[in-house]
Amino acid sequence: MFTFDQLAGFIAVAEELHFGRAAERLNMTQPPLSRQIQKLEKIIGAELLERDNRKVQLTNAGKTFLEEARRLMALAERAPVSARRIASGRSGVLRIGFTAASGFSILGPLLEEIAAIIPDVDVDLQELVTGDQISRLMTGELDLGLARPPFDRETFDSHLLYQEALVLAVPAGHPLTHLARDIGPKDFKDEPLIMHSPIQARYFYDLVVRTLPIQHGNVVHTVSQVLTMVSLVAAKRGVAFVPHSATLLGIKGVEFLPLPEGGGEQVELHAIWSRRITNPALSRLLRDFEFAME
Amino acid sequence: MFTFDQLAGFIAVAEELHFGRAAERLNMTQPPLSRQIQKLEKIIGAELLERDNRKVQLTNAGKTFLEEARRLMALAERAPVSARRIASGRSGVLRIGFTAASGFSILGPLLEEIAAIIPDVDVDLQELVTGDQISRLMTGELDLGLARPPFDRETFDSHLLYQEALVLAVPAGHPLTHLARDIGPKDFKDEPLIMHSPIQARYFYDLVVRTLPIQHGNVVHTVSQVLTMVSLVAAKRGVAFVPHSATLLGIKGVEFLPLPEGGGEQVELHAIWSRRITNPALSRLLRDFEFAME
DNA sequence: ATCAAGTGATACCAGGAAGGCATCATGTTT
DNA sequence: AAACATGATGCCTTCCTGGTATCACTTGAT
Repeated sequence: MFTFDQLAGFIAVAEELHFGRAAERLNMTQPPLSRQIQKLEKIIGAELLERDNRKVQLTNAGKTFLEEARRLMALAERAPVSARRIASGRSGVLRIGFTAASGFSILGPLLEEIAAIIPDVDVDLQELVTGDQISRLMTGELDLGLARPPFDRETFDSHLLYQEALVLAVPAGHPLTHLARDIGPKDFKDEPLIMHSPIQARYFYDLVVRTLPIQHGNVVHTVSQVLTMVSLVAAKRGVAFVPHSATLLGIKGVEFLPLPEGGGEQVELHAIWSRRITNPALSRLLRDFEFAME
Repeated sequence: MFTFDQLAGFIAVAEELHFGRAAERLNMTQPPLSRQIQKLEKIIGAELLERDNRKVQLTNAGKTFLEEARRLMALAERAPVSARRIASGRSGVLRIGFTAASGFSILGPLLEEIAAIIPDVDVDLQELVTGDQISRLMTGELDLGLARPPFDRETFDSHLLYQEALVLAVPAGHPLTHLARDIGPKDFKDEPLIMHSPIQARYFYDLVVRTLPIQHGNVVHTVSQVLTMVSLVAAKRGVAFVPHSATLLGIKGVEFLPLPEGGGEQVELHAIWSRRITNPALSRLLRDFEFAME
């Protein structure tokens, strides 16, 4: 196999059509350059240059090999820089998981901010429930998750992104919408309830159960997606507790009622990541992100 | 600048993930290989491999550099042959990229036709996905691609070679094969589905999603090669939408069912080439080929 | 807990390749 | 014919690369 030096030598001679000047350009003397080219020609198995003791010319084979040689040199020069960029986190791929509910409010601004910090990094988005995010963060399939508690603080570092109150989603025109005062637990104790799945949406389920007296007999549907819940409310299947950002969904036929202050434990959304970071893009993001958060 | 030996060393280690075995493969001993890689990393300016005294792993930078290294080696191996061929009196080389799926049907006849038009030109074939073909067409590493939309019509001229319908591949003896009538969307709405990768096989993915109502929950595998899909179907992992030419593969244990006419948007295969042509063999081919196509 | 095995890194040495200098061979110019 | 220009060749020195032996560290078994 030939060497990059031989290629560079050949390119220089092919461009100068003069061994002496080419050697000068390469910061070497003419004799070794001559031998370099001879060796290259022997390796290729074809005459690349026609020397005439007076002038140097490219053969046809030399012309096509010159293109290949230039291409090789260009590729060889580019190859390390992309590797360097990735190693330093300025480029690469960042895989982010997010829950459906986080998409409405925080995801857009967050992505903008990420793009500002690491513009050359491709962001790969996957919608996943918290549990799936956690398992994928552990296997390294995901770099960053936008998820809800609980998660293991030993394994994961985190940053609270957002907290919001729960509101009650009711079908438009529902009697409760005409109430002059704030609604209280008694007001919906007989309402059919669309509830979070205790398995898929454990966090919401626990939060709601902890906060409010739920009559389990009232539960008419158990779902895991906020969007599904709101759609079911719009279809007058019942009422549902959803995070405040669900009001941004713009689903027709639904109204949102604030809950009494006491019943308002906040829904939290955290950015979480494994403490043993391997993706340099994430390291870089975190380093610069902490400031932006203040 | 690094050397080709270093690249070959790195590729071997990256593939074996073991210095000893890699050294054996390269017909050398392990110590110089270690130093070779160290030196390469120093030149690149980034850690490519993570050594753990027990196992070797690629870093992210290493993964991308591996691709570049393979590309460089492939280019370096091909470069001399075209020069040799020209020196030995042939008039040139035409480099054609093709997707795996296009190989079954169109490639053979096309090559015959090319041989008839430019018999003194050697054809160099490479199997590449559409995206890689496009980037190589732009760098000049490829002269002609057999690829699928989308591609930039400004940069590339093209000619529609072939279009074919999608069919549904199912395991032999599958209940759907006993259906008397044509199958419809409802028939496979509960079937586990082997889907195209939205990244690697974007064209197929978009086409299928656009054409048929896909239940994303049914997707059990995401792959990029038609052959892989058919193999998975044969292994009874699910059903898959594949182009009609896949029936020519001859994989046992798979049957192909036609889809209803309405659901049959056609899969297209184009010959594409850069508008700024430098290869004279390609110019000659295109000039005479247009007539042959009528 | 200790010992053997496996794996990558390091030390040191020998052979060879590459570059520099001097010179040659050959064709051109004056 | 003599001086010049230019690529090739001979010879020497240096540096690089690969080989052998060995180390350092981890893991798994007794």
